[in-house]
Amino acid sequence: MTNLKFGPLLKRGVEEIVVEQELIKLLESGRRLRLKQGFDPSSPDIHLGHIVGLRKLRQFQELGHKVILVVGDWTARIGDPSGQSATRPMLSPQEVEANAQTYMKQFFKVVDKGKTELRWQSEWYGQFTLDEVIKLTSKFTIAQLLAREDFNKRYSSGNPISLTELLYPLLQSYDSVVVKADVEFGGTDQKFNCLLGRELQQSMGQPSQQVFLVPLLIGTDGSQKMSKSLDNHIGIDEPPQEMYGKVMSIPDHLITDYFELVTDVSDEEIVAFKEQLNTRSVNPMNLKKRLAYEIVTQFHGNQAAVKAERHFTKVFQQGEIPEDIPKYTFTAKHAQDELYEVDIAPTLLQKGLVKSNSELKRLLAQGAIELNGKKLSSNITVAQDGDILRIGKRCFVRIAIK
RNA sequence: GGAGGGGUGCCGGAGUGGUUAAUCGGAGCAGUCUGUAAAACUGCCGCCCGUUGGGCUGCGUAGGUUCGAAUCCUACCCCCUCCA
Repeated sequence: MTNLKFGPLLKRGVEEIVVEQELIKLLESGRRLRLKQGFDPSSPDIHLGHIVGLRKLRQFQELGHKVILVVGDWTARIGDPSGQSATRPMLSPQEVEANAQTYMKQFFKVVDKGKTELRWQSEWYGQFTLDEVIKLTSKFTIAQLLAREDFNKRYSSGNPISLTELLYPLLQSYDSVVVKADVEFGGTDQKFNCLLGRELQQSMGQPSQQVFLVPLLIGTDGSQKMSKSLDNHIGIDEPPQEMYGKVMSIPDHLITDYFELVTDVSDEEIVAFKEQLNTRSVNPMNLKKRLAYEIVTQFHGNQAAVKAERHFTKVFQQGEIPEDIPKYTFTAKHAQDELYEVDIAPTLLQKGLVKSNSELKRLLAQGAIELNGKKLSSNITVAQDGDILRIGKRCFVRIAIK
């Protein structure tokens, strides 16, 4: 039974709360809660998938609670073992520092910096002695760790698990002890680690933290969780047009999830959207345009969103030429009046618009290259200053003859 | 210390002497279509050139056998599992 007062806070965009009643008690106590959120500065970019949790943090902050951001400069070295077992290269302290800065810049686009306490793991792990490592490891058993699904899978299917990976959940748990977390936030894939934190806190004489798990956002491919390594992500630092376009490319069935998890659009409206989609009384594209607009506005402001929308309509719906086109210089071979014979290959290669000569040939063969709207069949062509070259569906170049 | 398994293109994963630039799936790209950069369908997907063709590089590394090797041999490097 959810307390009415905290209904939306504890319901929308929430997968699971352990233990919900305990959390409600904490909220009702009027105490300023310490909300722990950890991140590994191994890959610094925040995408929409992360936003789900960050928005929750923000909501808690608005009720006066405090976020403790734990920079996992030590766990980053191990790499979160969830998912693949690829061993990551060790990061240098400089890289970690740079990544952390990039991350935080993005983090504070959503979370209120003034109500956040920043902690680095190195504050405590920097001085950690073997003695303490032994004490920490003695609190856990192998069986306990093998209870974690991905460890279990890997173990029983004969795949390797390194000792350091096993250590990962322990470090994360101990963070909770150090920062005296009341609540730990994470995606559902963090459940095990967070629960372990509860046990460690208890065995070290602290009240157990509550665990607040948000759903994993499905990526633009429509099937797997959003993640940078799967390349199905929408980064919050991406330029407005890119962001808008990527949102438009999500499969239709994700539309309402996205509204629910990463926008402020009201529940009532979302219910209406669902109804409209079910009865096919709305073109999904229009809902997606609204979604894209909401999302771009959140990170780039209203103006940029309007502009991105216009760009989309113009270029992709009406097949017109966009407003801002980069100008590149092409070298002419022969000139006759205002017409020049030009080989477009060198410039395109040099600017990286085309990966290789072979690729250019392929694109030409596939009719993917247009000059002023006319398909080209050869990289040698006749052009004029100011002509527009289109490569594929997204890339436009204005020609400057030299 | 012992026994065994394995390293293939962006990823996964076939292939155990020639017809293999390497089956297949995913990702990516392009085209068609469309109400969208959705879906669907088709094609492309190492590099280079004189492109219905030709050349080069390529299956952990280095050699070797052979007319011919990802496939066989030798050495080396790396990874994993099991027993102790």
